[in-house]
Amino acid sequence: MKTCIHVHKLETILPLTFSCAICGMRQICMPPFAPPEMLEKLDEIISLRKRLKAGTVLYHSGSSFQAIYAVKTGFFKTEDVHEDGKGQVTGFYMMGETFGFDGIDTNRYRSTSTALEDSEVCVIPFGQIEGLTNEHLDLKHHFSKLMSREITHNHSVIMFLGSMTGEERVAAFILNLSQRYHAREFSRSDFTLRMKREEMGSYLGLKFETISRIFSKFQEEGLLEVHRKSIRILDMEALTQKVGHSPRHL
Amino acid sequence: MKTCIHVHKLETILPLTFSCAICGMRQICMPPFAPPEMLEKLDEIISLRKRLKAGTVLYHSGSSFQAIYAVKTGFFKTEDVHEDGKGQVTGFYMMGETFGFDGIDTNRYRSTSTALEDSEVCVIPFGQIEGLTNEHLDLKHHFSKLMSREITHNHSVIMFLGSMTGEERVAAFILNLSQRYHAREFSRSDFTLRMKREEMGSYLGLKFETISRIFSKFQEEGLLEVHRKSIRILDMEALTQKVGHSPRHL
DNA sequence: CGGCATCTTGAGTTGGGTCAATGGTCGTGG
DNA sequence: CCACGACCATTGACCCAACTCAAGATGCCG
Repeated sequence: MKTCIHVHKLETILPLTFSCAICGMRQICMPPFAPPEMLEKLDEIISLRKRLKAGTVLYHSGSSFQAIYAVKTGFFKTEDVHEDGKGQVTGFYMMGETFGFDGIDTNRYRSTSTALEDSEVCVIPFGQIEGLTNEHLDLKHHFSKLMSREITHNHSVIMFLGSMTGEERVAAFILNLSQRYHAREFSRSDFTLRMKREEMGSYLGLKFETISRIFSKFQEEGLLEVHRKSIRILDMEALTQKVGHSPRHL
Repeated sequence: MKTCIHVHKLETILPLTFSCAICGMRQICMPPFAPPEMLEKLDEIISLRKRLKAGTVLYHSGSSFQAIYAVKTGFFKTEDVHEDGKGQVTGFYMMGETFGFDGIDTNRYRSTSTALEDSEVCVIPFGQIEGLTNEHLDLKHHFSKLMSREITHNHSVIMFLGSMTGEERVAAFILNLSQRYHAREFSRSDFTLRMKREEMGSYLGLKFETISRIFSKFQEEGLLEVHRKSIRILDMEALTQKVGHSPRHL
């Protein structure tokens, strides 16, 4: 497997109501029928790798848009920055997922992207890819789909923030991570949170204390085992229930 | 002006912190340098119009994706539907704005789109447009930009829902509508809400009673004059303040 | 071993939701 | 033209989920 983008079989079908809520469907997996010569050109274009230490910024909000990035290893967050105050986390990206589309519009990134652990990304120079899409309509369409996915994903997050309680959000978030890890052939029940409570809270529209409390509650109820950043899902079924039926049923 | 898509000068520069928060930047306005022959072909492709009575559905969630739509006259909402319960409004679209991008990914619309008043849309058959973009790179890039905008717009809404109080949301929403009307050379201080309280609330992540209360409060404070669906902004400055500085400052 | 960042837990407050009653507005049909 | 009824908006009383402030606890790294 020569480049990071040939990550097949990631088109996971997520099982739940909320499946699209914060689904991890941002993969750049190529369709299986992609012609080899295109993949080869892709390989050329996407030859550059970039290593980042934990905590390092990949691109800053407002900086010139050059490339889209696909995570090869590691973990990233993107956050939009409010002028007056702090920012808000808009996404988490793990191995095989792509981000940076928000820069296309204005030629500047709107968000800031930070590595949450030592990471490596594939640099996908947007200009060159755009060129390649002229010859390969499949590829063009594929990129449209990637962007469309980002849009529907965002719609889901919006619904999510607009209508779910704290517990539902946390449950959905954990299940989503579980899905994404599982799709990458890691354990679906044991994994490590890469972000801190505060970042998770920012993403979910909750304060970090609230996240902490909800984790404790889930633990009391026997759904999870949480210790700092390590998560073990004990009762997948019950956790799923939490999401599906919302107490104030909207 | 032959087709609805030649709506120039809509690239409004929004003035505030929240400007991108729920900016109306979804216009399909063509760049001024677009070659005439391309515009002509566009005209051919986008020759179909569709009239809808208030309350009529343009496309249903799950139905086959054929086209993107640009609002010629009238007003639309899009809403994502939760399986178990009700949906959530994900966007409002007025004259000159485009929607329907969420269908590209799966070839089915994820949202349902409804006319909120008697309306007319331009039908933009996606397949044909995609074909045209093969010859006209400008156009292709333009569509990428439109989608990118939708993404950044969504990010803003996410930030919005995740971090602002009810009053801030309503203030931002009203100012946003004001902007969008103004950009279309309507009054920026007097306009009519096309959606009902409930739809507005759904979009803003608030109950309709809360919307109502906040309107009343703003009225007491002399910021607005609200009567049912008619809005008059009395103190633009103060309304702007409401948005900028959030009481719990995140 | 200490210093620092992160996480947990507690106590008190509040923004917004829920439920319920009332009031306006508009369209329809007698 | 008015009266009815459906729909939408306003307002009040009460409640609870999540926030704030604050104090410890835990683990990490030099």
